[in-house]
Amino acid sequence: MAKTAISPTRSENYPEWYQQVIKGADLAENSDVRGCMVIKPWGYAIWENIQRRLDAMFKATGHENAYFPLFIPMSFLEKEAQHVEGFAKECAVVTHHRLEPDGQGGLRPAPDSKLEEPLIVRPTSETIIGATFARWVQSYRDLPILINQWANVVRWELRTRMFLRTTEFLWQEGHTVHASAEEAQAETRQMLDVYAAFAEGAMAMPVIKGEKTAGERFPGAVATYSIEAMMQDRKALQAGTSHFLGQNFAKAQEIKFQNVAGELQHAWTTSWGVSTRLIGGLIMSHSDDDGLVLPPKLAPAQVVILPIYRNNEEKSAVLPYCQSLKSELESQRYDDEPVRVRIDDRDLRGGDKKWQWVKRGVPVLVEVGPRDVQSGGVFRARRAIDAKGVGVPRSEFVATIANTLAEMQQGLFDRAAAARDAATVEIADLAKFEKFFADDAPGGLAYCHFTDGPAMEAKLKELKVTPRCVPLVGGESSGKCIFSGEATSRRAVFARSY
RNA sequence: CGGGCUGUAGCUCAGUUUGGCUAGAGCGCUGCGUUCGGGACGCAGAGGUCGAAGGUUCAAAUCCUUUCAGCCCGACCA
Repeated sequence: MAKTAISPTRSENYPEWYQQVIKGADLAENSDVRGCMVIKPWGYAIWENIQRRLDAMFKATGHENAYFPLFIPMSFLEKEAQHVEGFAKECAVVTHHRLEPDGQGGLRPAPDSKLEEPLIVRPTSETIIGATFARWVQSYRDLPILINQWANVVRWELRTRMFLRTTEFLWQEGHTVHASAEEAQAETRQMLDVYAAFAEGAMAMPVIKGEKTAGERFPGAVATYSIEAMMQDRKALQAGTSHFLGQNFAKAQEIKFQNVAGELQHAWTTSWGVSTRLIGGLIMSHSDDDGLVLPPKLAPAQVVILPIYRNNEEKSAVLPYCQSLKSELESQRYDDEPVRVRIDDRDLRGGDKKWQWVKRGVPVLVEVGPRDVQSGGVFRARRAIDAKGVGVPRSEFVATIANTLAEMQQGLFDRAAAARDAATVEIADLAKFEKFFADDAPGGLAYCHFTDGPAMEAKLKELKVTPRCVPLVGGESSGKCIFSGEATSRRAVFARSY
């Protein structure tokens, strides 16, 4: 059996494999603070690429960036009843503003520095941004307001997993205000489309766009939409959400404007977000038993060149060859940008170095030794395609690099889509549903007719399955609820999920 | 918040039951050397108030008490 770079393998122990991929790729590590991680340079570079592309998409759809406070007065959260219920249980609370010696060599919050009103660390910013918007909006001429913020948020989760659910995480949250329900709904759907386009185009991660059922809705929202992806263990991952908030928050926070007729009315708001969880999705969509596999569009380095030499004489021949190769590659463009190239000239053993880059998921690895310099070639390996590599003429390699990256990007998407389709079924009766989600079954995505209700909830809880969404395409169709037998016109995707 | 478990080198852990030499191993790290289109090897070396406090004892990583921290299962989870 071939040696794998990651142990255990996916089939041996999937959750542990996931942890080891992160470790092997040097993406992140656990910190001294429970539930919070340190995102290391390679992991953060991926996040920066995600940010850069999404930010451009937000700007292209008319949004502007702004920044709101980390702290939110506790009373703000109380204003929207469902919102309170959804978030109160996982909030970090700031109660003091000064420390003093505790008399035993340590520190304690100074009793006389207690805050009049506690501040919570934002779990999401609807309330404080809404309060701000209330001051910004007076007339229909002030609308729409289209704002995004890149920020960190804190949700005091009991159970955390790197990137997928951490106590503190990085995200963007868009918040918009509109003069009509139709416009706000259109905004909600537009941003869902942006997320789907990003997930499929940049991450090579196929997603299903759909609406959340009542039980899965964002607290305080009228409608929540999400993109749902399927991971290699056949569990679903909610990768992004977009909420139509109706007038719920506008009423709670007095966001009012005068319309054309001169009447005072409440505005319509939306919010939408994606987080560092996307990186978890990226890992579990493409990576293999040799570690991370990155789609070229998000890879911090698309090509890594490994010079091979044994002495100064060889070094003086090989290094300039590598440097000029790097320049030539950088003059090539892929995805509207120069190809991203690194030379790894660290003083490490060659094999060790190569495997580090394999585990980090770099799409194309190039080894250049004296023989290549002599022959005018390079030795090229493509991640997850031909790991061992093959010798190719340098000029051909350079001329085709953009095409190679494009093919790899598409190949990852196709592979993930095929895996998802192979794990997707249509189920019309409960017995088959139970069998599909039995503990010893592989599981997957099941499309079923349903009606929201106690019959469904009880069965789903027992099977640890949730309705992921009612797909925008194929969600409307008449049939019988597999849980209650009632006639229904709605169909959802069911799965176990992260 | 219930049930179980663990704290010993940077990391993973052995040693604790039955107290007793200078507290160990593997990996990693540093140096030298051999290898090398490759995840290799040899030699030498650095690195520990054994989670913390108190107690029992001639003697404590080991026994007792207290305490702190973390992990797993459950509950919970926009």
